[in-house]
Amino acid sequence: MPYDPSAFPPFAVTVDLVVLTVRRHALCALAVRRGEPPFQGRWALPGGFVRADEDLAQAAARELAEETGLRVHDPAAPAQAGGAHLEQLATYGDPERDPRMRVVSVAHLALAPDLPAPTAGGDASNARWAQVGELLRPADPGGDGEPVAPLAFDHARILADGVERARSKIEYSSLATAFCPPEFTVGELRRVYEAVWGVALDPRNFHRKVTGTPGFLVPTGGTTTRQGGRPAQLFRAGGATLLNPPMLRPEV
Amino acid sequence: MPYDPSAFPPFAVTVDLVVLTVRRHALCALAVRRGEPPFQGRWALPGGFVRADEDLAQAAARELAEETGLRVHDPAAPAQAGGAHLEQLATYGDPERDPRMRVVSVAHLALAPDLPAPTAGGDASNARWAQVGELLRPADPGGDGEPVAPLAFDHARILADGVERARSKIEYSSLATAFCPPEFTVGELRRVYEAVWGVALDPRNFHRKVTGTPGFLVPTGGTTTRQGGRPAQLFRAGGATLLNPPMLRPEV
DNA sequence: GTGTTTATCGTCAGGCAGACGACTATGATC
DNA sequence: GATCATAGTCGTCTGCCTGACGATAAACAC
Repeated sequence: MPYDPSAFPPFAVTVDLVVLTVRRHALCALAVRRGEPPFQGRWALPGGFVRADEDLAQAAARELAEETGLRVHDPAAPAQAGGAHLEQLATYGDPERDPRMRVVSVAHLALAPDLPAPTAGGDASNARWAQVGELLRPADPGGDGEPVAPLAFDHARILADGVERARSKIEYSSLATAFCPPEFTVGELRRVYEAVWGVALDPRNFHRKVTGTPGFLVPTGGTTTRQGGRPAQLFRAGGATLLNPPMLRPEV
Repeated sequence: MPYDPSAFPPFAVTVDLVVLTVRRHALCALAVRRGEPPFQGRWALPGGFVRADEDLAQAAARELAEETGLRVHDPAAPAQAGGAHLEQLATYGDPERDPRMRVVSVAHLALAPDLPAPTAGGDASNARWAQVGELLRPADPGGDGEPVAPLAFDHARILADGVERARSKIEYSSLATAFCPPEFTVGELRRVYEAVWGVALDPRNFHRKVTGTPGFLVPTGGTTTRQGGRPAQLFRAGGATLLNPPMLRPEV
């Protein structure tokens, strides 16, 4: 072949993060405002260059900690609640995706519980949680405040891919518990599913499903009334990572 | 942050291919023999550098065509039989994965029908189909011929990830038809599932499932006896890409 | 106490999968 | 040509799971 491998073109490699959480019954993603061109002033996904001695997962975990202060869970127990779940999402390498140079971005997906301090460790005015629906809205002519969309670069595409991954993955895994605090009720877990899928679920059938799946939930013995109404049992995430049979996402 | 982005470290970016097919009732992957160090003489996955003006998917499709002569299907109809399905798998960027330099490899997964010429376009002695079980065998002390394992670099890990992706994806998609010729019988499709999953399936229940799923299979009107026994109806892959409800992989 | 909210248990019908019997249509063998 | 082996196709039955939904329980607000 006439192509000379020793003259391989140099690339910059970055990690970009789709950090999802559920806030006030809505699926939200972390967005940061760009301080420099290109796309100066526009919102984007957090991310940064991979360092010379870093693995890709390490780089993603470092960026996540810098932006949110979150630690990443042991990958062997990804469903454990109370910390963040982090996994590789996909890699984006269109030659035109960054006008400055050839950048290949390895996107990662992080799922986090609702954080007390939305932007710990960063400048609050330059990082915020925004509803996924807003971030992906094509245009916002009648917006009241400053529009957060469209995102810079190809980040709308990356975010959409991350959201779709999260939506499908909570079907057949216990990953939804990554959106919950260490102890949570069945109702709180149901509201996570409802927010991520954007549908209403039957509380009785949901309760039967999650409590009937062995290893999904472990009762802690405590109860809480923080959601109002009758006291609800508290649970921790069990060891099971795969849901079999899966939780079915309602049609339409 | 003390890290200077303008001094980002340069990376080489490659695509590696997990090309799977079903040959003689066994799941096989394409392996090539390395002609240069490191790992000279060892078997590896096909792959190569991404060129300066190429998208990642383009680079993967080019490498696939160079190694197998296969064209890639329209991504909008990935299940159409008779050509190859190609999708991004994952990206591997451990700093130590290539001793020469920092290489990030964007692995892709290709599914192909059984090819008449296993290594069209390449040197036959340096490219072959090998059973996945052999390629992933930890060691082969009593091997009769030249051992094909272990693979060079981290390619065993990449191959294992690709195989797992294929195994899970045929559960809920019509991707298994990508292993089949343009026209195929229900029995041939069942043997694909059996080879990929390594299990035996009940022919009657399988037949009921695949013919009862709308849009999965379209009868062509013809029949064949190439498998012996009673003539079987021939089908093409239908437009449906997602199987709902999914094909269940037997436990154990 | 009454109403509201949320949690939890139960019932019932329909759909689907696993197990498996029965029949059909070919080629191979005697 | 009869018999056998092979593979394909159609049915039946049972058990499990889900969706729809009624009913009860236990807290808080007034």
